[in-house]
Amino acid sequence: MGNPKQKWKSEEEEALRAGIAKHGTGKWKNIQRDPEFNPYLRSRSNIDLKDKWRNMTVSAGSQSVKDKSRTLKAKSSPDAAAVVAASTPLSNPHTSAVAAVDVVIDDSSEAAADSKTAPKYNAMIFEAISALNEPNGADTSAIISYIERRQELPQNFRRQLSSRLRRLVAQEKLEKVSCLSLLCNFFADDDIPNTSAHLVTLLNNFSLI
Amino acid sequence: MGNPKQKWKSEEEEALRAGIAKHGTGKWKNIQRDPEFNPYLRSRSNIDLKDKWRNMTVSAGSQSVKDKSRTLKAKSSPDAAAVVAASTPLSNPHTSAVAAVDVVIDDSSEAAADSKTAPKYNAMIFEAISALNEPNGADTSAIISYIERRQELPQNFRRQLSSRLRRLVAQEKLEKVSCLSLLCNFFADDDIPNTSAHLVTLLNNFSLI
DNA sequence: CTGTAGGGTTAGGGTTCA
DNA sequence: TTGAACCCTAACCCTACA
Repeated sequence: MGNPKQKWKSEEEEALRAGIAKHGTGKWKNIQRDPEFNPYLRSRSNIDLKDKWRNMTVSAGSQSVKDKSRTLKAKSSPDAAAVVAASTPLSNPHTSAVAAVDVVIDDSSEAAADSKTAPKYNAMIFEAISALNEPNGADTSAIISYIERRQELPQNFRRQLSSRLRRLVAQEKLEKVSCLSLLCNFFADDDIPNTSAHLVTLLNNFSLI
Repeated sequence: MGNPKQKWKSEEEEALRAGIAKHGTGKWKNIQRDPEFNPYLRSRSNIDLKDKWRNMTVSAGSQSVKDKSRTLKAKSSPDAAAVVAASTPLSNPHTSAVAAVDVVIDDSSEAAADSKTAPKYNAMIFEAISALNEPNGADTSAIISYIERRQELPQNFRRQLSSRLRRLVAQEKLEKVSCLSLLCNFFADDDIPNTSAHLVTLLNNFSLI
């Protein structure tokens, strides 16, 4: 019970727009201090101005690609998670009692056709995962760099991606590969007796690193 | 100005550390010019070096910061912070890369104002897990009832908690006790060779169904 | 002018709340 | 779930001063 959250009034938005027209974006403190706008923005901090502008521009238009200013960029992070193709499992059917948890063993990768109707990004995600064809699934970074190689992405794509992935998992169009599924690749079902139930119940524990 | 912000890469940080070891702190221009480090720091100015070092040394210590950059809005949230050595519940050979991360826990000793301030849920979570001190980590219910014992919680806290935990795991501030960690309890560490690292990195993978 | 120290500000990711 | 409002802090800027 701390923050009442102060909705922006239209005069405030107008003052912000005018301030940006005068000082330019990125001059939040100046705008806030400017006597011309301060009366309207008295209760907003420079940071509030910046955040509000971000919201205003994000919700307006979305598909713009602009990254010409910086040549440095620096991709980096090929990631140690190169994922060796080890662990070629003897494709394990499934464990029984654990079905309650969202753990399902996966092996076949087949993107097939479809998804013409779905949003563009989802199709790209499926294509990436399918093309990467990792035995244990692709991680977020791998998906991003695959897609990036073929086309420009909005700068906040990583954020979008993770929520998109979550949604797809919820819709059961994708599955999340967990440790348990991998474990089942190393042992036959019988090798993990009732401990499997035990393991499952412990899947949601957390500890300090 | 229009620059998208260049995050420091670990090689750069390493070069900076090495440069300081050789030239001492405060010799930023010398470090930047040194042929030994220049290849890594070519895109950084001496001032960037200084600023980065300030960040690196500051974040290793305390965390309470008075926000002077905001023009108004005294939100009052003091709180001292104390760094507590994080203990590893189970000896996992492959957490080395993240072992440097410190767990910061709020020291609620002698808080006169206290309570009614903004909820610091993350700190509470760390405190709970640390206090419960379960060998295999604490589960969600245990965390909740621990915290509940010490203070009021919003009704939807259980929902919040699970997403919070997920977030902390993603940030590598907590670890999820998975099959892998338990596996290590059944077998000697050596029985699970480099696959353990492999498995850990796969926790967030996605694959087609 | 060349550099550094240190306070101030912004950009961008993360979090809370309705 | 989603979007708007708000928080955190690394990265960057500005000014004073040697």
